[in-house]
Amino acid sequence: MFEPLPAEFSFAQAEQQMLAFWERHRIFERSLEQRRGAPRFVFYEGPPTANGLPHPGHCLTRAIKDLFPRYQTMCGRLVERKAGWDTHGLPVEVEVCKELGIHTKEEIESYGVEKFVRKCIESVFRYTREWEQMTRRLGFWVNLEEAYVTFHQQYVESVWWSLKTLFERGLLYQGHKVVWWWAQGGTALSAGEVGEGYRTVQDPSVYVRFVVREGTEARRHAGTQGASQGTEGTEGGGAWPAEWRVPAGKRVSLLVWTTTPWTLISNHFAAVGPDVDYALVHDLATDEYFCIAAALVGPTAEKIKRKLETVATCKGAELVGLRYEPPFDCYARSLADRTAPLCDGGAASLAWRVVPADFIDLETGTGIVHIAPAFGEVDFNLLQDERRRFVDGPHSIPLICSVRPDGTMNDEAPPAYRGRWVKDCDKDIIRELRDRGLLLHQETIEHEYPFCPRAENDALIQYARQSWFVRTSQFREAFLANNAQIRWLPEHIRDGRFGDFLRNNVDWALSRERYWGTPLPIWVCDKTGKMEAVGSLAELMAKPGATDATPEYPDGLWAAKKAEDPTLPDHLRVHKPYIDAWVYDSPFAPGARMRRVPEVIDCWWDAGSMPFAQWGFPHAPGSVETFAQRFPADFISEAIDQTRGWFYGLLSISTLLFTQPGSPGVPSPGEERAGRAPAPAAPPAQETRDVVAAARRDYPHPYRTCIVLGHMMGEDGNKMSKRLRNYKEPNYVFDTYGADAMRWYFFSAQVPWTSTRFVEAAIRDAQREFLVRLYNVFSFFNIYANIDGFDAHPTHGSPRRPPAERGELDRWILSELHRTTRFVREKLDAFENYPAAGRLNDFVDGLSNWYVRRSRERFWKSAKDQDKWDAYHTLYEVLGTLSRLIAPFTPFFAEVMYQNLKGAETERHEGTEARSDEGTQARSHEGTKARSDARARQADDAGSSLRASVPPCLRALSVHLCDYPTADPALIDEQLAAEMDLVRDIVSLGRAARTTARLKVRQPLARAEIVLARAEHADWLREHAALIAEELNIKQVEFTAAADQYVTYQVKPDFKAIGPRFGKLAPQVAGALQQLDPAAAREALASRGELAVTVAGQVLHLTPQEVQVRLEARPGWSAAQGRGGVVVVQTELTPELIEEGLVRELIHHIQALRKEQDLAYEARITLYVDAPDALLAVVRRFEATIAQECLATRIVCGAAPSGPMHTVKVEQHTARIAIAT
RNA sequence: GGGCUCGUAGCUCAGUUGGUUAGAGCGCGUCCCUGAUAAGGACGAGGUCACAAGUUCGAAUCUUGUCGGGCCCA
Repeated sequence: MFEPLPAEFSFAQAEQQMLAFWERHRIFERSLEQRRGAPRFVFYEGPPTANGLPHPGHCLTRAIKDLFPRYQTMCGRLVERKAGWDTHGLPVEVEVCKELGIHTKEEIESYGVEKFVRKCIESVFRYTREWEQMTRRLGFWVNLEEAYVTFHQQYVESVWWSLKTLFERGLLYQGHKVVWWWAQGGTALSAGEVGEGYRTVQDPSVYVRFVVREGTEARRHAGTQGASQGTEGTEGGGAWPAEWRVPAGKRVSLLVWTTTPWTLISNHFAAVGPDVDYALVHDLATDEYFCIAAALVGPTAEKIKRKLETVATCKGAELVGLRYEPPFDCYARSLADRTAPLCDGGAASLAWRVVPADFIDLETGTGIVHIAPAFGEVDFNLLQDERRRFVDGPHSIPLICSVRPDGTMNDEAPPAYRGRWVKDCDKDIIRELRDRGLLLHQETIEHEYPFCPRAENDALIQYARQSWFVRTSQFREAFLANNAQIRWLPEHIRDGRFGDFLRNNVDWALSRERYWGTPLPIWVCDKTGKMEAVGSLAELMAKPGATDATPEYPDGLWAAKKAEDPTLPDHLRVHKPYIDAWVYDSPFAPGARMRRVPEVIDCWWDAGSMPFAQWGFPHAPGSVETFAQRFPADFISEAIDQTRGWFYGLLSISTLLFTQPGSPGVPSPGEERAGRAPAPAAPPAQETRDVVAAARRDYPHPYRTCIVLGHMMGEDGNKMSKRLRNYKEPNYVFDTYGADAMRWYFFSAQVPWTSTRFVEAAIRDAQREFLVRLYNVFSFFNIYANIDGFDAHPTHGSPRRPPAERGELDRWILSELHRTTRFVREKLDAFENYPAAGRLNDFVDGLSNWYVRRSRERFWKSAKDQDKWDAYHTLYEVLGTLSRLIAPFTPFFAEVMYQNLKGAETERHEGTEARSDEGTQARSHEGTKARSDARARQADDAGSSLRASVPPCLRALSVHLCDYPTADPALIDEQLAAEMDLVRDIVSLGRAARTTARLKVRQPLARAEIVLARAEHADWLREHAALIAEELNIKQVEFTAAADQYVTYQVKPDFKAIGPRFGKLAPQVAGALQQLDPAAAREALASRGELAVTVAGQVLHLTPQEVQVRLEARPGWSAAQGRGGVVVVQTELTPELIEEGLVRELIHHIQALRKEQDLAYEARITLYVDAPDALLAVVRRFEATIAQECLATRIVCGAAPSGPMHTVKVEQHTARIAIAT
């Protein structure tokens, strides 16, 4: 007995019951325990930040993250799933600031960093409950109890270990980074914030002369003598192009354009495009000479309203090295004429010369770009490029910067500007330039410029800040080598977006001048400035003279604070401001103390450290082994925006830390240090070296497969936005359709990497198409199996035959089941959920619309014969296997089916469970399994092939403790599959033909002719004429060879076969084929197995595979054509056929009435029919048929004694009918 | 502004190494079925595969450019 399904089944409600069931029986935990000792499938959870409500996009990520671990678990692997939370970072601080109504760092400091970081902790866990609830409700099985948290002490110390390791290898260094800087607030702004603050403003637009140095004068003539050997190979001596001749004594200027005159004080270089054409022009009005891009001569002349005559041109490359006078001389004393040795020999001056650049814009300006590295990212990068050319590398050229962090000019600037806000200096600078004859032209332009989104009048400036970097660029090749081994889905990520990012890798700017983050564990000697890294709190506290005592708290800051407020989370010990109090004796200078640098680190470093930090590696006991067993991950998945976030973080950090030295692309220790890093106090401790050595491996990329998800858009195609209310909340979907519906929609509706709209209707459709249809089949089985007392147990009165002995339809659906299983396994092994889901959907369609429909009579008939039991066993086996097949996709409904199909078995098992304690569960479980097996063996005396097809294991407590089904090749019959497809095709064509003739299926027809395109399956089809006849309600089905009266033929080449064979001749072959008599050609192919055509005087023989014969119905016949052939129906109706039609019509009305009156399926009725004599005569003639079809015990012609009569139309007749029980 | 990516039916999306009738579901229309019923089914209409050029015997598919959307970066 199977538990009857409720009259009104609710997926959402059933899911709640399954959730409770899983939790009561700890199914997730058991699914892990059961695989203890099995090979691992490693999954890494990318930590979400829980400071916002989860939306459908998060559901998609979590659904995908659930699917494959569930599948792999069922395939016998141990898939631990540790949850995690990302808790640090600027977004959290911004949230808190919003809440507190503050913005600047000063405001945070005056609010109190202690209070602030506690607010951050609260904020970051504000929506944890909602996230956990969503996670649970969606059926994402993940270990939330033991989630890693990035701000926890253990995690932070792991991250510290990584940084210490890199610091000691010289891979962590200080440098500059140009940021969008809010000077008044003293902070950098994130890209997102900057994007918010763009406004249209008026700015000065000035054309300025950079006068080419007099020293180059000599060159003008030297050039003609060939060679620019000049100053002994010193670049910047002024290599004037040979062809450029300027009269002696005439000044030549590089013409530059800028909208930020205040940056001219800090000018360092002038940049040209090496491949760009430049012109030497003569200003006839003033008799001056300028150099500008050739393409901009015209526009510039127009702009400055002068006549410019081109004297000569050259490529920008020829200008490189040319020196000019700085527009302001405040740095001239320190830099003028200073040169330094280059890596490839020779020397070059440190400033004010022409350098090559690849970003020259020929739309605006002059094609020569003023470079001020402190105030522009591209400018700064260019400085970096220049620095690299020198022997001294990063330290070869100083950064020119005349601006203080507060946005005012510093004391290096000319006195007139000192202490003034930079933008306020523009006017005076322009005036000075004009006075000095350096200004060629001035105007104002309107353009977009960013302002601080929270202080509207504060313009942002680009500003170079001191920052800590990780030397990732040295590992570029190793990154690429590792990347090449990752299976990316979609594939193009590898060489596209991600590979591209790696190829252009720049050093990771690690530090943040903020409060809520992992503190950078670097301590600096207050005398010598020497530094060292610290790997854990214990290590710090063990340092000589270590203390966190402050003047205010002489006994230690932390202890005092903790005493003041015992609820202070202990994890905060390793955070600001508490960690900042720690000082210790400097190993570098007697009497000196070590103090921590103020920065925290980029929170992406936290997230990217999770492979080891989630285990507290290497400090936590056992963490070294734990980590080693769980690295790399077999599978991760996040959305596309994580390419440069988490995906990169994982890859780069583990490559830096764990790549074997000597692997491709990995710098040797010597090379690592070559970049001149701050010297560590001592070589790395032995312990640290051992740990790294233990963790190092050949396979340091941290994930083998990565599914990159597309973004989920709102219903209107825009980004999902709470404000726009353009999407449905996850909880609404869960309550209305259920989690399975949402999951199935994600898995089946599109490949996961397309960005797609989240439309409610699409979820409803996905549910209808798959879950509801499957439910109907399941319900059908449930109802009739109970009516017939079907017992799946082979010895309990429903005799079971091995599949091979069952009927064709049973063998067909079992074959489909196993073909589907094979396909789904293949696809899931390759992480391709979309085709797998599509195939399952097709299978359920075939099950419902062919197997069950074609089998209904077998379930309904009263005789309990073997045929009936075959049908039950088949459907039972199919549903049981299906419940396991769909378990990773729709875990809830899979469990509903599984538990129901288990029937009484469930209760027995649960009874055992309830009595046994935890320790004995596994054994009792085994015991049950053994008993089942024994019973199965006993019953299946037919042998092993039969045993293999014993219905899905019903021995497990939950479907999620089962093994994933395996395909049994013995049950797969490819030919039968092809033939059944053909039959379904032909039936479909027959229906089309009927529709054309406007003959509904209820009306029986005398005859149909079927003309097949190919003879292959003809014999088999003939045997199934009865089936086709029944489906089409046609008395007789004939297969016709001589079908010329119905069809015409067409022979066409199969280009896929013919193209490669004939190449350019292919069209001619096609033409020749068209010339042939189609009927004769078809005949030739059929009888001789080949067809000769003459092309270009050559006789070619085509095989049947190279020729397609198409059939086309002749006009005038009610026929339909398809790939398989043509179906022609005879439209003529005889009186007998019409009568039969009437009967079926009448039966249809009676059945509708039964349903309307809610009669039980098996209720017998008395039928009253009041109708015209003609119709009554028919009723009498077919009384037996009607009685049988409608379960009528009596048919009375006339009105019912009581109750209303229902008027119905039966073709042209009007009848009144009533039924009574 | 740069890189990557997408643009296929009214809508949401597939489209396997280029192969000549471009598919599915929904929606729409016509109809069927009703002893699976928050149903189900059949058939049909609907597409210059964003646009343009090129490569090829052959292009939704490859190349280039243009336009539009998205993401990341600037």
